[in-house]
Amino acid sequence: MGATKTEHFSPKVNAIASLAKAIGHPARVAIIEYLLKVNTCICNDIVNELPLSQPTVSQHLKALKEAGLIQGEVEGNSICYCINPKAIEKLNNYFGKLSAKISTEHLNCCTK
Amino acid sequence: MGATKTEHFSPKVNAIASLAKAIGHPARVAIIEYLLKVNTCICNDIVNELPLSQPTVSQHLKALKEAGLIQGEVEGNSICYCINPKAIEKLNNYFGKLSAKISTEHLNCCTK
DNA sequence: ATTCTTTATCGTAATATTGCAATATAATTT
DNA sequence: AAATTATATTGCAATATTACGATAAAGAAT
Repeated sequence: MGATKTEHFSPKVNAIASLAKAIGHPARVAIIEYLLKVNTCICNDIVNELPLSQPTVSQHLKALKEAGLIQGEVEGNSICYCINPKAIEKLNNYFGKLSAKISTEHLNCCTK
Repeated sequence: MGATKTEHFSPKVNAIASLAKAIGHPARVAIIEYLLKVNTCICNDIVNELPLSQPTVSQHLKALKEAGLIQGEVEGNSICYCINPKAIEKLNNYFGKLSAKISTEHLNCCTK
């Protein structure tokens, strides 16, 4: 026991969970915010920006990359990381749909 | 070491991370989808719907509740759980803003 | 009152995540 | 080629999460 039973859930559900999980850490939210703010991206900037060691930041960047939320490109001796718009769009789409569903079909219980 | 350094990040960043983290598990995505689908909510339905034991489902429900994503109300001898529209709205808002920012200021690197 | 139903909690094992120091790698500069 | 710079990987300790059997709690039905 202990391991998530991903295989029992649909690919769609797993896809959303995996994106959300990647964002589910403040350091990784901060990284995304920073990439968006500077609108250009070299990892060392991020290390300086975060209250975490270089290896830890590298690890978080890896997690974001594996989830498809950011992309990295070798650029000289540093690496250019930036947001993958498609991943954010997927999340935006998903929560947009949830929101729409909720506001149209107002729930028939828990009426508080 | 091992514990997330939440205290080093802004409340806003922590709030998003905590919501995303709660959704970051397929069982919890499935729970939300189910609550939305049936548009009414008794936990036992959810247990039957998921490939997980009752205690595990209960644990996931607790996680969702603590994150503010669902609400529960005692209803006879069962509990009526349902989505908290405000939490979904927060996420929708956040990713909407990210998406908008990305599409307007197109990134000046990683141009692939 | 006893039994049934529904949900929560406890205890515990398996696994995953977080964080960092040390080290490795690889391009850049000197 | 040595030193520097930027990033990744390894190894490991601390902590958190996931899952479930057993059990508890609490209202409902008999």
